[in-house]
Amino acid sequence: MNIKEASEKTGVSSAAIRYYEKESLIPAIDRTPVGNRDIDDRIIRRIRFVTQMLSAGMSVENLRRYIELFDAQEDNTKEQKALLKEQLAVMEEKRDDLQAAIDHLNYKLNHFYDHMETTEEELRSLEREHAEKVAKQDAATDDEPDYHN
Amino acid sequence: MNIKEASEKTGVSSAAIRYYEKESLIPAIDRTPVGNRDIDDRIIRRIRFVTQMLSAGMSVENLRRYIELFDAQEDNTKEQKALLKEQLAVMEEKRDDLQAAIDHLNYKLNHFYDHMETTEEELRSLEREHAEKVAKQDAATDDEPDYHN
DNA sequence: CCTTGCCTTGAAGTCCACATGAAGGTTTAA
DNA sequence: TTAAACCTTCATGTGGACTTCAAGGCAAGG
Repeated sequence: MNIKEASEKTGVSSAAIRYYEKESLIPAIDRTPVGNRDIDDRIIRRIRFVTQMLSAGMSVENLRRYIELFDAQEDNTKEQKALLKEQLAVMEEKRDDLQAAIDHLNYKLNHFYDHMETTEEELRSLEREHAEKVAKQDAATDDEPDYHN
Repeated sequence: MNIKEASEKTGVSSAAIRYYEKESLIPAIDRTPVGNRDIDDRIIRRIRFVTQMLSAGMSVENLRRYIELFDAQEDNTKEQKALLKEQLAVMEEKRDDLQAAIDHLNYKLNHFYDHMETTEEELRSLEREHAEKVAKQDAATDDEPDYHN
């Protein structure tokens, strides 16, 4: 498939795909005899993975470091795991911040004060609702003991 | 409190606080007789709200639109709710993308393949794990019937 | 043969959320 | 009184993730 079809399939612009290849976020793409990119499903999956990570807040530089480790021949298992765990922590924090903002907006939507300022009462209420949610989630994940190793 | 103290309290740089005021993301700040900003807790809360929304992926422009509506005297309740819901949808999608990426990384960490490509088996496994999680979450939130109105 | 429509590379431009620098004012402390 | 350590405004610079531009190649249709 040519780059335009790949672009349509992934929702990523042709220029962005070339940029990802240049930045080594995806592997070097095979070429047709005249030099055009010939993109297969393996590349499509990598493009999707890249957009997922980028939209999740990972920088191009960090994503490249991460990918380099995985593509390396040497057995970097320890380093890889460390990097993975580091990135995981960053992303989980980001997700939690996001969830807090979502809770905040949901609170606004449900209680709907006259103006948007966060009052002390509101903060306390948010904390209570958050604590309840966390308690529930913890209970729900207690039977997945080694998921976060 | 002066801008440096406010900066230390919020973790937001002085330059960024001035930028937020200029962009009307926070209200006009009171000045001391010599013209220095005198920041109170109401401003601190607004700064925290702004950083939360920005880090959640809302643009300065959208955040300003949102805040303008809330600061307006007129009763914009409908528009406000619509805007809130719109933003909420964006953030929830972002959170879900983030969660998918986290699941992906957790999978790597637990099963640890030689390289990072997502194979068909891996995708199926991820989907199974995700389906289980969703089922659990749904069960856990079923007793909060009107939270998402 | 020439237009249409795809592609290539490399360089330069854009947008956003600030960061940094210049030039100056005020207060405290030696 | 002069230096340090804050502050102000206004203007310009920066980094990241692309986008757009310029200049050209290849293949098919009329």
